[in-house]
Amino acid sequence: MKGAVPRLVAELPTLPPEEMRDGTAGRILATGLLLFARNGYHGTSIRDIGEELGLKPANLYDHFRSKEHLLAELVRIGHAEHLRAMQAAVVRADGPIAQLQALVRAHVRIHAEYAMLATVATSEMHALSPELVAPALALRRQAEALLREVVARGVAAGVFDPPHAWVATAAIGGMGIRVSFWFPGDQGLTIDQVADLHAELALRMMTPRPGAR
Amino acid sequence: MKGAVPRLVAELPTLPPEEMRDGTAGRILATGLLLFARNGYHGTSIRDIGEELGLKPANLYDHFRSKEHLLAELVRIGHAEHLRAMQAAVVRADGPIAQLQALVRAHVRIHAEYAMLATVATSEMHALSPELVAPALALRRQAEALLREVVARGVAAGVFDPPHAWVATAAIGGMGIRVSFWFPGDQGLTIDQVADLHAELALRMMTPRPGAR
DNA sequence: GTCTATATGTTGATAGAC
DNA sequence: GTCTATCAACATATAGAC
Repeated sequence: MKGAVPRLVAELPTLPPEEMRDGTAGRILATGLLLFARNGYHGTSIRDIGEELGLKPANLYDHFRSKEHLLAELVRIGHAEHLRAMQAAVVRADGPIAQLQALVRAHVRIHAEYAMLATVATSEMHALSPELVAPALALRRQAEALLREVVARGVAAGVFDPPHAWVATAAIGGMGIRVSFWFPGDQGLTIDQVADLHAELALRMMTPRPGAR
Repeated sequence: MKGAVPRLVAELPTLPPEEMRDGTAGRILATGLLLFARNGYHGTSIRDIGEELGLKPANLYDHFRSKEHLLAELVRIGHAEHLRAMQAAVVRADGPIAQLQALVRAHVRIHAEYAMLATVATSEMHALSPELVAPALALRRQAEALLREVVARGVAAGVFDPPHAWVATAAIGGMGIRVSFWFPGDQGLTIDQVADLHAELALRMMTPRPGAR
């Protein structure tokens, strides 16, 4: 038996419109996302995916070269969408404070709006072989660099004063990643509210407490 | 192929001394931990575990009732050790500030020192059936309650002013959970340093920025 | 405690008809 | 595009000898 405690709260396999495909390929993509998010890559068989769609296992191979290629495509889409949102965020903002706010909002928004995609992209990428994971990995490094650079600029400008820039950046990334598991939760929070709250928390991390040694 | 990008940086399947077992059972426990942490529960076969130990698959069933029971034991141990550390932390500290510091330190310490155990406990618990996950789930709820109560007490006392108590608590939990994936990292940080840094970040989350609306 | 041997089901993937 | 049929490998688990 599997799935006693759900891995994530989200129930819909939302995909970015610009990455969605027509017809059966698109339905396989969405169903693979749903099942990989719930049960993991190794916990999902191509038969599971087929049954969910009323298809036979063999049909999958008319649209994707292998089960691993299906996962690779989802992982790539997730990282591409994440980087796209992060890049758009920095461009639109001026100065370290506004840029950090924008980056954290974008980071959290992606993890809330595309909770399943984000879960699969980060939690299942380790199931991929070196060749198939490479594109996503390159995108991931760029997104991380974006966040590190904004923090570094803020520190250099004397606007940010984190106790440790690298750890603070990891913490900001980590709390955002976690959102994809609990959102929407039972607090009645919208995506924008969660994004704004995390942006505020991130800014506080950059600001010394009065009276702290 | 699997494991192109490692799921976590830690390489040793450390178990709490008081939960360790003698002889073959203990070696199976440690090896199960190692492989479940690296490749996931569904990505690991009992043959993989046997081969790593120079044993035949059948031997596992002399020590554990099933593969799932082996995972359940690891998940239970992880959550038990986590709660134990959290409880010891609150007891030793006085007042919301010291208690939050102590809790976050304990939370992060567990995720750094027992990185594989923490990874398996949180990332693989969803593979367990309702009966087998129940004990760990109960422990998890207690640990979460501990953190929420300390934050609530700090807010009630006027010492903490988070933008949103529930989200801030989730964020503190999330950044700690992430530590088990990247620690020890390449920054040359000790467990104590990472723990202290996260405690400081958590306290900052509770403290309004000067001039913020 | 560990072994051999095996039962029984499921896996990812392919070939070829319609 | 979808189907049936099938393969070879692998899965978890058990029985019983040493």
